[in-house]
Amino acid sequence: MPELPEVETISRILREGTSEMPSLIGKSILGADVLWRRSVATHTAEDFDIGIRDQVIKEIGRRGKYLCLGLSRDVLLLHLRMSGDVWLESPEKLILTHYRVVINLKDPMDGGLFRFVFNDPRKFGRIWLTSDPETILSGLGPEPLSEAFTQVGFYQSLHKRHRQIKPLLMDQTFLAGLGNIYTDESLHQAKLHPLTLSDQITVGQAESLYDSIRMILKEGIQRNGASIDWVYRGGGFQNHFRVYQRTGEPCYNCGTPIERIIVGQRGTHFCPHCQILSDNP
DNA sequence: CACGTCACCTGCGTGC
DNA sequence: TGCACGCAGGTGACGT
Repeated sequence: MPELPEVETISRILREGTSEMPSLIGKSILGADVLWRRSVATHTAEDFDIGIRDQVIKEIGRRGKYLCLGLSRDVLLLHLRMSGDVWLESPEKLILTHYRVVINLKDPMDGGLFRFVFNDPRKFGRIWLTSDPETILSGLGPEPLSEAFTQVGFYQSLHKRHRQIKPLLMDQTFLAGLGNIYTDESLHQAKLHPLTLSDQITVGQAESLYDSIRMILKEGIQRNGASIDWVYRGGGFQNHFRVYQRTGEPCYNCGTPIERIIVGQRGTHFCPHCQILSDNP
């Protein structure tokens, strides 16, 4: 479940806790069980357990789609890819089939024990334990909700490239955090066809796209992200999709049936009436 | 540099 | 019921 709003929601929940579970902040790490070795990108299972042991979780944040846990000495980075999820639970619970990494925690105040679970059916997710997170994060493009991401800068970046807009928006080195859902939703709101070439986008269209991206991401965060199928997290944005997974259903603007095409190997949803491709070959 | 293709993985829904 | 197939919120390594 991993686009920017979902990772932001998970980050917030782990940082602030819920009525069910406390915050991760301040917990000390007793050790780690790596149940699927390839889930840990930087260490062998044994070295990961040794390296992470006795560190304390100091802070929790997000960069792009990466979840970032600041520890005493290192930073733990997690990328959930397609099916990853993380949560805190009681160590009394059963270990389930899709648990890939389990980190055992202790509250130094009251001695309470917890389990931090990395669950990932498809095994695409990765965890990095590193003293220098920039080696992994430095290639990422700007944060779409940051001050550093500006309308003017966005327009200029679009015109430095000659690419179809949808794959470009999903390129994490161009902009960090958009995936298939939020890209389709943003392009629909901006009334831009997913195949529009980036250097043919006008100033007005770029402004509209910039505003749409930020509005859609904020709406996703405000609804605690989207939960689809068996990858459920309690978000609600899936009930407010305007194009994503609405193939054949009427566009809310004009009633035209939403179409689905493949762009860059990904299912792509758009309104053929609202999102016209102006042809300039 | 842009783009296509495959690889990594499992599970779910559909249709025969 | 079984089984093949298409589909899935992502990315990285290739080849052209």
